[in-house]
Amino acid sequence: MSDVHGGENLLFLTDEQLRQGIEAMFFAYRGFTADPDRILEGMAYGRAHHRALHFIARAPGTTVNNLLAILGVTKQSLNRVLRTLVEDGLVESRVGKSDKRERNLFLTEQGAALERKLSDAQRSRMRSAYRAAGPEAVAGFRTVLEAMMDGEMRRRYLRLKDGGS
Amino acid sequence: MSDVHGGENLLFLTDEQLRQGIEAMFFAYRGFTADPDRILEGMAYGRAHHRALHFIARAPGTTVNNLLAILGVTKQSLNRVLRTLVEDGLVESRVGKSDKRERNLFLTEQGAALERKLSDAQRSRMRSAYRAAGPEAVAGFRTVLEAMMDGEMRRRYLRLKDGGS
DNA sequence: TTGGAATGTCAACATAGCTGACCTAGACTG
DNA sequence: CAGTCTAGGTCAGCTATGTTGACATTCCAA
Repeated sequence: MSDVHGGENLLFLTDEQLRQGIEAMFFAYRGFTADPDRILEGMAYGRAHHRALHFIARAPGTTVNNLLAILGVTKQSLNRVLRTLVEDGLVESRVGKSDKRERNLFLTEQGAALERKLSDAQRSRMRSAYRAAGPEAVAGFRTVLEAMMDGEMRRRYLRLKDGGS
Repeated sequence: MSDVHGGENLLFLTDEQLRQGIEAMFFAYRGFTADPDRILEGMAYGRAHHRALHFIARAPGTTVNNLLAILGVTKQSLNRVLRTLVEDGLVESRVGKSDKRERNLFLTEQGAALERKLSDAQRSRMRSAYRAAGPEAVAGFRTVLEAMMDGEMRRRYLRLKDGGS
């Protein structure tokens, strides 16, 4: 092992370091969701609605099945969320063109407006954190997060990332 | 602004980059909790029990109030979790020595065993991610996470980190 | 053309948050 | 010492979001 890369003391892999990473992840995720949660509270919506809006905004026309796989919940659970969003006029569900079993999902103007509001709040915190940490830290942050995903989720993430820029 | 630090193009702060960060956080958190969740499922315990065990292991003798503040839930919610853990003999609740209103919480041998099992699973994934990403990425990861926490949570996190190493 | 597979919906239930009200025991203070 | 505050526990009931099971519709292939 070289002294520079392979041979570093690996101090960052001690159990204590790993546990600090775990706790950092826990506390940071709370911050990460805090702002949208605050906006949603009292609106009869929750985090699940936010997630649905986010990914429909990200991939307009996506199907229920697709969304299911991304969110990792059962279709029954997603369906309840989707139903309220459709009833409230935030999401439009169109019968699939080629396959009529499918439903293609779109945000209405109103849905897009709420999504933007939530997204702005979350991005704003992200931006502060990124700015405070600097570009190199951000690159490291992304690298570690990608390595932490399950294989299937990583594939979905990368597909979204590359397909959506 | 200098060309080196203040004057970089700030590409990492574009909305698209920020949104990728948001999605990375979402997918990574799923991986982060997946292994303990798998162990817990079918045990009549959930993520809430895991969190309680973790922080009791981290700070043995902690009080209910303390745990409440760290976990950010109501006492009613925590109490339900704590009660089952005490009933099942995983956690011991001793009347406070100096202030008898307080309860000091400790893991029993059995509780410590389960905590270790959950913790090992979570650390193992963390270790793989850290190893794959390398020490510099890990440092950046931690920096961004700390910047993402709410002020109060960051204080708690740092207190745990510095007091507990 | 018919039977299986895929897509989505409805109903019922479990878990884990939450608020609000109220209790005991112990600590503190005028 | 009386009154008040604090730590913790409990009961009742609500909400959000997950689960499984049963079912309808649609598509496709034998």
